[in-house]
Amino acid sequence: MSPLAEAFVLHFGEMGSRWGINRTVGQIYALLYISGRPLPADEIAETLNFSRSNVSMGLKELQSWQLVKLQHLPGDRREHFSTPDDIWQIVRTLAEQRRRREIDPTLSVLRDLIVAQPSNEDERRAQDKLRQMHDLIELLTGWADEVQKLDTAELVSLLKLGSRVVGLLELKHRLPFIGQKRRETSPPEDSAAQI
Amino acid sequence: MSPLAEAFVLHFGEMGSRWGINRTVGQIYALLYISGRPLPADEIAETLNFSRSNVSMGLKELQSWQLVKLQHLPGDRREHFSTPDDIWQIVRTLAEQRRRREIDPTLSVLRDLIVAQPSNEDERRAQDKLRQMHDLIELLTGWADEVQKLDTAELVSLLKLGSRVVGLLELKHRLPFIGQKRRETSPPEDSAAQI
DNA sequence: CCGTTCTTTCAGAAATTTCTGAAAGTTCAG
DNA sequence: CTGAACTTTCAGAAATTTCTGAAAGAACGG
Repeated sequence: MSPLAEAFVLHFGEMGSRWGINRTVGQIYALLYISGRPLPADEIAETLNFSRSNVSMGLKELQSWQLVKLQHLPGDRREHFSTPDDIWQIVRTLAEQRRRREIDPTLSVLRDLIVAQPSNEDERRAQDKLRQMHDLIELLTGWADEVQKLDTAELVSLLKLGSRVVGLLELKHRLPFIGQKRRETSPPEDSAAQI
Repeated sequence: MSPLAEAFVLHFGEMGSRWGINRTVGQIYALLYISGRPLPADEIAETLNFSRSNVSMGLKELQSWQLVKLQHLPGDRREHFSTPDDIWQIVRTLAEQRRRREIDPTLSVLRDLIVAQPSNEDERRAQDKLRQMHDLIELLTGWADEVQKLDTAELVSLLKLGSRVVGLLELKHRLPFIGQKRRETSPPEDSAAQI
């Protein structure tokens, strides 16, 4: 492994462990990403100096997150693993999986606690705080859902626009039709150009 | 502690550990949040059944993240800790801190690796993948920076709008002035209403 | 200045997580 | 079928993280 790849793999492993992913799994993923070609488990084990069984565990974990693809290369019986070529796809998968595993269960817990009958003033106030958290998470995930639907080019434009989109927001209040779903028809170019 | 608060604290502790925060620290934070009043360390220790020293460690950690505020209550020598009342403030702090501790160092590593002279075709290709990751992270954090500047009301509008903002985006290409910073003057109401 | 109350530090214990080798399981070419 | 090549499982070893009690340190009222 080139020093470049090695530095990346090591850093990624450290970062993984700060985000609740174990170092080994992080390194395996980083290696697959940087290699850019499908690798068999034994090659991963050799490169990273992990036991073959450790790599097997790590790949199993990554598969359960749907972060790696398993494939067979012609003339080789071994299973090969790779990451998507498109890094945006990786981000989408990560977001989707974290949501399914952590956000949704949390929302469910919060909802259960919020609907319970409060038995005193203190509980009523506590429920109010839970409701605030629930609403915030729901707002964020609702937004994330919407954004997931966009194709990459649209998403990038949106991100580049950043907070300047707020300027558009003011406009929206005077242009009610824009706020509706995603309209099928555009207003005639010329009339728009009048503004 | 009410069963409601307890359920929340326990869940939050579990979630914390999936996000690289230790369970104890997660529980302490959850307790402070749900209590909604400043608590002294010994009361936290008693409520959560942790040793006093463990709580001290946890609070130190939370302080280093700037997630809790230390304050003194009149007539009590003990230090009391609390979370911000505004949950959006909590989100902002979290985003800011994670960025400072994890994102920025990662960008720095990626940049270092990208500028190095590739010694062969494989390294050149690897650098390209690193550049893709770098650009993606930079785009996302740049967006986050912009969004951090918004006040909560603006941010909420933006989130509620979700992907429908893309409709506005198309419009933007025909309304170049909107894309500039944040304009000082609005176009006349009437002409906008024509569309 | 005490002495009391409160807080922090830290070495080692306890708990948890990660990792490994050995063995069992699976697949497939011949 | 058979056996070689490959993969998974899992019990326990190793490493890491978390947690505690004891002791030291700091703050403060009197």
